[in-house]
Amino acid sequence: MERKVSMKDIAERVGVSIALVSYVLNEKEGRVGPEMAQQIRKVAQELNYRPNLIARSLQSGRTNTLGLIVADISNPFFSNIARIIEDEAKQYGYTVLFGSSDESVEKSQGLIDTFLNRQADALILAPAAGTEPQLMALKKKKIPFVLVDRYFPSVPANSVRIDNYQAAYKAVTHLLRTGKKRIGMLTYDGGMEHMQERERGYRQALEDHGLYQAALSQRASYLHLQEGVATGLSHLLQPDRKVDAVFFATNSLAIEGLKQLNALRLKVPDDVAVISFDESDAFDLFYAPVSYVRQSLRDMGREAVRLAIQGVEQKSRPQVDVIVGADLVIRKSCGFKAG
Amino acid sequence: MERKVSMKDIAERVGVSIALVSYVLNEKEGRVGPEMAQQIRKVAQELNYRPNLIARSLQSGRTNTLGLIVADISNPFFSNIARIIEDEAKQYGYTVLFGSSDESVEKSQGLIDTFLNRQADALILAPAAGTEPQLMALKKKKIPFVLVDRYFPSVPANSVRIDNYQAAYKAVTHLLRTGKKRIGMLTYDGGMEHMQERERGYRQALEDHGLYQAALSQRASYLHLQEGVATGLSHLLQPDRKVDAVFFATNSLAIEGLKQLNALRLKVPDDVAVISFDESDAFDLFYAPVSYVRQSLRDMGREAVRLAIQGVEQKSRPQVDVIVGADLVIRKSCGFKAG
DNA sequence: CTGAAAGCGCTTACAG
DNA sequence: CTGAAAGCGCTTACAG
Repeated sequence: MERKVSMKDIAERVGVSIALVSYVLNEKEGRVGPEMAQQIRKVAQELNYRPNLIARSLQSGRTNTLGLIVADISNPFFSNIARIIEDEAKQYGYTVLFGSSDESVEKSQGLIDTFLNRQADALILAPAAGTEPQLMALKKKKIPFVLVDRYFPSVPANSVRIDNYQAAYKAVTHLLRTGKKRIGMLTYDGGMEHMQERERGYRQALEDHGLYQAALSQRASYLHLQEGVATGLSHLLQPDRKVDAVFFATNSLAIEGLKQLNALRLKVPDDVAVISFDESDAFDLFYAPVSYVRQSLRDMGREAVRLAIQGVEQKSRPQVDVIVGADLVIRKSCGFKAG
Repeated sequence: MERKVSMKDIAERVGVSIALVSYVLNEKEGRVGPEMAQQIRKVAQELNYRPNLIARSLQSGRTNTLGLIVADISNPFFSNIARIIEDEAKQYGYTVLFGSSDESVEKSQGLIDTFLNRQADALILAPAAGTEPQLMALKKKKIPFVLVDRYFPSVPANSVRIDNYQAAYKAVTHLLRTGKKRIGMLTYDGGMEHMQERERGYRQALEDHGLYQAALSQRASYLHLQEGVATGLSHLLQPDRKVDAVFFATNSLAIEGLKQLNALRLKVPDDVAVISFDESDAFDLFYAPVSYVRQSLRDMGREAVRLAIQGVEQKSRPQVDVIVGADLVIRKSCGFKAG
């Protein structure tokens, strides 16, 4: 009961070659009579044989493993995607290795190296800012990979994401329709394209109403979220530019922002209306349930897995950008419609 | 650039045996002169050699992989632990495979099989109810594993958890001190030991004040959370037994419960005081920030990894139960102290 | 001190 | 139709 049972054990017990055992257990028909096949299966069962997938992988060059790299698996946005990716990968017989980059270029490289050394068949990543060269290297090595949520215009690659510009435009337009005039935005610095697109949507919506002011767009850094939000909010709440609404570019920014608004005893939506990206239990439970842009995480996860596995199974497929749906969930945090 | 570069490529280029390349790259000294070692390392670098860890694993019987099985990776409690486990595992040179059991015995078995076929060196699991036989099978196969959060008194096994009885006792005692007399509890059915311990602590605290009533302890099922909470709460809020406080056994129960209390327009803490287990952003943002039992997830994750890897590296170590810390975080949802 | 050979557990192309 | 052999990419015990 100590050593694991291998095909060799079955072969010896039955008195055939290891190769034959392999054929039978992998159901390559025609190699052996049905009674012998029966016998081999029976002994495999008796010995409680479990295939060693590592050995198979060494042979086949495939591990049926996907490497998933996100900013932080403990962030609900990513853990929700991870869950969907897990389920979808299982459908295809794949297992998922995961890692958190903390938006660090070095950690991202470390995770990529680890996953490649472990022969992951493909990678799914929400890449950190500045990791373009890492993605180019993957392309050069012909490792299939898919970007989720984020992407780089300079790196042609499969990606699955929403139309961030449109989603932001719609969110801000909704605020305008409720009568807000001085709408601030809080986003992440770092220059990631999806953040820029959200800013662009925000800006365009305001410009279309002649209400855009650059000073109302503030950025916080991922590593110093609390301070960044504090600085940004205090800027937006200065008497001379006091905003009547804030558009948060992610759920983390919104949650931190709402905590600080609470601390400042500002009421949502009367003192400040709020709209955000992404979902959160905290949004639902907030005294003024928070309106948000809901990205279809299910579609995002599913498409990412599908593209990743297609990349594994059919080399050199054309590059695809899948744009999944996003809709506005409007609740009390925006106030009521003016018209 | 197509095929991956192997030790063979380096060996050919340098004109030595593959074995020698292996020795040098693994820094087994004394096998070769320093100039030859230098040369091999240089060529490895030039060819951008990456070791194939699959091959090494087949040889060594070790994959440096941990399998993590939780109820649902998208539940913040588990994704927070997963993040800590990820970081800690990385310290030891291990990578983590994860899977969600959805509290299903079948899915749990499927994940265990998958991870063992992939030769995970050890498993860390928050086991679902009814998986005792699966754990016994792991023991029989001498696969190192560690239970986190949950455990079975009938299955001797390494575990890392808090003292659920004590934590619940303290939480309920706090409610009593604030003057609550009719304290209900909402927990999961399924009979998991950690849930029972929380109920036991709740019961003992009330009995110590002569206030225990079995009818005030309600259970919901994991699969029908919303209905279960609705039924439980409506029971607790019947006019004849109307509770003045509810103790929720997990954050999921509490979040669902608070949503329903909101829908019923009941005010926390004036109509009903609330205390829960586990953390949540939603607790922080709730208009009456929710008091909770904070389990030390950091210690839990760290100890789990430590025990798992010790199990891999030193077979047949004694069984250990690590009890990590838990403390009460008291905020407005309990109301103010009476005395 | 060094090199060649065996072997980890499988799969499959290739002789008979 | 079947069996034996080679090989996936490494590591290491074993001869020289």
